Amino acid sequence: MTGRCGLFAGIGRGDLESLLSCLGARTVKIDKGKAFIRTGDKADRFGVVLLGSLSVVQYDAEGRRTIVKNIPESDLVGAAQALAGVQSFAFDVEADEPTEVLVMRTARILAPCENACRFHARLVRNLMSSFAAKTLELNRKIDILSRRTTAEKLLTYLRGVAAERGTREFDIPFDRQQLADFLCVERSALSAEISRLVRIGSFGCHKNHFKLYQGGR
Amino acid sequence: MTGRCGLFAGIGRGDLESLLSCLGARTVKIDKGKAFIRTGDKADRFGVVLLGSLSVVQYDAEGRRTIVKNIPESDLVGAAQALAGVQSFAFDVEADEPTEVLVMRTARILAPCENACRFHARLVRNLMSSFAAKTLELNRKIDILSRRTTAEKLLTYLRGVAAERGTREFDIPFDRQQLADFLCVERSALSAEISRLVRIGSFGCHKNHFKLYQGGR
DNA sequence: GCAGTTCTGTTGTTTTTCCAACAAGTCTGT
DNA sequence: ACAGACTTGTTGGAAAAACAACAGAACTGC
Repeated sequence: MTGRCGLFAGIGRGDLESLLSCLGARTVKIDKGKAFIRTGDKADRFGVVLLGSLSVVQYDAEGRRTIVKNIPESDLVGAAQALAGVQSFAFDVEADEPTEVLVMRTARILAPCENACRFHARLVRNLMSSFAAKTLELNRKIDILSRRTTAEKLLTYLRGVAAERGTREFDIPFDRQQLADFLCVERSALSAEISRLVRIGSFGCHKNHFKLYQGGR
Repeated sequence: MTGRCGLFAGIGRGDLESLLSCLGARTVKIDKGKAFIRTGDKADRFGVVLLGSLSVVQYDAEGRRTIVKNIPESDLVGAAQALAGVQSFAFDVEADEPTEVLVMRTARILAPCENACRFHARLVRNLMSSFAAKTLELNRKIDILSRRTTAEKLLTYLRGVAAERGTREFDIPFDRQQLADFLCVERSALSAEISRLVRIGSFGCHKNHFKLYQGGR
């Protein structure tokens, strides 16, 4: 159940149970549309999505709802806030579908474990790795978003994918609208830029298959 | 020396020495302009800036140098890459001035400590907190950069500062050029937008002192 | 007080993006 | 094969940002 969640990597099935009881972890079920976290809730706990998915949403002064991001299965919820020592949450988290979340109190994570539970330390290391990976991912996104033009954002993204995959030719996991959303630009403007860049020979593109040319300019 | 560095919070002076020897940490001195990390270096270690400061730089195909970011005293260098399991660094890090860095191998951090060094666990917790805080900071920046217009970027930033300080009136730590760089927009366009927003009554502004008005629109 | 420098706001022009609308292409279920 | 839904590229006009150039204000060292 807590299967491919990196958080518990290196911790055996049997040990997991004692760890969870040591942490006082509880599983909560959230009906579709219901809130798991509300703005102002004390940030003294966080969760792992065991089943289903959540959305981080914000309501502005006029009550309009904006989806900040989605949290898929096996991702963490509120962990950055809780573990960075933020007082209270500044957003709501609602279930997209019937969802189960494993909830842990940060105090139990951070307190030196009296039982000398040896998997406790491993959990913290896993959390650290997870945040380190997140930091890299966010840095890459900032690198993209800090470019001034759509073309530069796109090229920065494509070069990053090429570097990651170690090849100049690859598929991307987005359709046009998703790519536009990811790059924070207009879909139609993105399409136009792709056409232009193909025309001037920056890269070849068929659907979501790209082939960067020499230098990638 | 390793004074107000959050990494060693909660670890006493005496314990620190044994911890550092347990970790095999070494202090290295880097002359101004010299590299601490080069592209392609194995990412099996990271550092803490004890004295001085560094710049993360990237060289493009034509050898042009771009400063990606600065790393001030007591910040971490290369930690996200090293602890997220990245193979090799994809950037150079050079000293802005004569600089001292405390270098640690990640293997020593991640390996269960044979000496049962009890401060080892604390160090990992500190690293985790540090990454969690970084995650929040980067998320906030992405929130700003994902806005389409200069005005929205600015207002998002200002509202964030107001929320953080708990007051609608505050100073910001940037001059105009620095603020423009932070928001990734043109300085003159930013100045123009500030004038316009003051004119329509979104906020008052004198130099780097801002006062958000009702609703902050 | 003054010269030189830096910071900031303003303006006009060029470039880019946004937005809306539409047409061609693709996919899906029947 | 067909209708309908969705995706993608294209285009034209409106809005915004980038860019360059400049002028006044603030600050600096002398």
